[in-house]
Amino acid sequence: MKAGCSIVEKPEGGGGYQFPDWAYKTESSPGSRQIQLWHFILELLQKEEFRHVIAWQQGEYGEFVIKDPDEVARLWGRRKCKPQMNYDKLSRALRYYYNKRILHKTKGKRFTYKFNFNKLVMPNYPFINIRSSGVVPQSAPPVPTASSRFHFPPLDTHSPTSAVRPGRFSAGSLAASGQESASGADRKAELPELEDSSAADWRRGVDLLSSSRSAAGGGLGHQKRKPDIMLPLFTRPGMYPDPHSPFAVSPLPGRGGVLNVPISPALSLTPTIFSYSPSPGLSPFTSSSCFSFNPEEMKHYLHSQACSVFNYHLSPRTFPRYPGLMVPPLQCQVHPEESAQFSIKLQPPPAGRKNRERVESSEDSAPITAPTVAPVPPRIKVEPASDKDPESLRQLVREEQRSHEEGTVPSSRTTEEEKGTIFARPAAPVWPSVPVSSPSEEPLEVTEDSEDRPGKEPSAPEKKEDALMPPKLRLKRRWNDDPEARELSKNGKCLWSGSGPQGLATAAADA
DNA sequence: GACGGAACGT
DNA sequence: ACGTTCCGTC
Repeated sequence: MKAGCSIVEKPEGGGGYQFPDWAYKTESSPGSRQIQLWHFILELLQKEEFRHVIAWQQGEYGEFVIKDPDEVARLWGRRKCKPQMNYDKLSRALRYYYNKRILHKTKGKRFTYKFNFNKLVMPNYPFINIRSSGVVPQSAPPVPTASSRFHFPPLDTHSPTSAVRPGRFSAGSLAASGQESASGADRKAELPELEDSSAADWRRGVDLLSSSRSAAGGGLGHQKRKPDIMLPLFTRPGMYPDPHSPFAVSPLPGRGGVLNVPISPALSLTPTIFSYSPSPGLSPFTSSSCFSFNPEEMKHYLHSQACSVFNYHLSPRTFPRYPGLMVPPLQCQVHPEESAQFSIKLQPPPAGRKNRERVESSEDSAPITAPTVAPVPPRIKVEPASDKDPESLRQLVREEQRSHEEGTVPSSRTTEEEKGTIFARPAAPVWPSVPVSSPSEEPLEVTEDSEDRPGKEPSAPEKKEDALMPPKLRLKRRWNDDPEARELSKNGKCLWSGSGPQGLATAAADA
């Protein structure tokens, strides 16, 4: 293993941002189990120290500029233990995000990219601390307006201990997503600067993210669950302790975090008062005793989901499957089945060069001879015409949507409203000089989490499901509940435990 | 510089 | 899945 490579940027005891451990779990890093580039980018983006290297572009939601490509590449390379990393490679990786709709290029502007935040948004389990805590974006991307509405109360940072305060960071979170399956086919078709608002696009993007989850079965489909992308949502201003980090008070001691995603521009407009939590697997339900489930919460949750549909043009599929629950205001009932079924966009595998090359190589001697050989498969990306969504719902959504466009706050917003406009247009936090304590430049890095997983009962979601589940299965599940949960957490932990907290401190030296 | 195909690694 | 590495093309 490249254990020794754990680079790492220091965890920064006090000044650093701390994140919930789930941010580092598998869920957040599909596949490789390691940090994903976009996480990393966000991470850098949120650190004052790297402002000269990469920073949000003023005036554009989610847009950022890589001021020092080489440096960013270097940092990335270090993080990934890829000394050979360079901007060219990094940018390739970035380009892959285009199709995934995580990012897109700002044409005409060098080294400038833009996050498609709204496409990443995935409502998850908002039951957490919903009403009591508010989270405010800290290092948020610039927002057009200048109204600095947010005030950040003094931070009570020091709680590096294991004091767990789930509620705190639960509100803002970002989990990776399995995304994918998106055919990026249409990408080229999109307008150069097609905004995130392209509803269709939008929906699609979200669907991607959500479909897997819903299909997974309300967060229960063990093991094979795709990670979800979640962006931090701030609920109510004024509650957040640290002007710079929504996760400042994370229970996880000293951990540079990745997922402390600066609120997305898109989200910044989000009126939601619900907070989001990590993917199901890491959901508080299973990991923390601080979360409890209750019908009311569930209702809220659902409601929020519904709102999301309206607000973000999310596909109905976004709804988890809680058929029994009603979403009053929207009365869009989502059938479990419906939400479960979604079509997949086909994308024929690339023609592959193997054949071609094989032929070539076998004929090197005769260079130009005959390419006559390979009938290059058409590179056509097939995309089912219909998006097979529950039309009805879709319709609803569309309509609603029409009424209140993107930035507008849906009426269902509830309580938030009174505060009025709070979310209308959050101003870009003008991070003043930040005494983030560390002069050190290595931000990130993760220290290992401590077993903050008191084998909590996977209660809430499961219960819900239980009700809908055949007795037999139900039993079985019950039976396995705990063990599984334990197992899961173990796994997650294992992933990152390569060298423990200490190993992390290494990299700092680099600079 | 930006893009994207292809092969390969984990 | 998510890059990393190369590379040809624009």
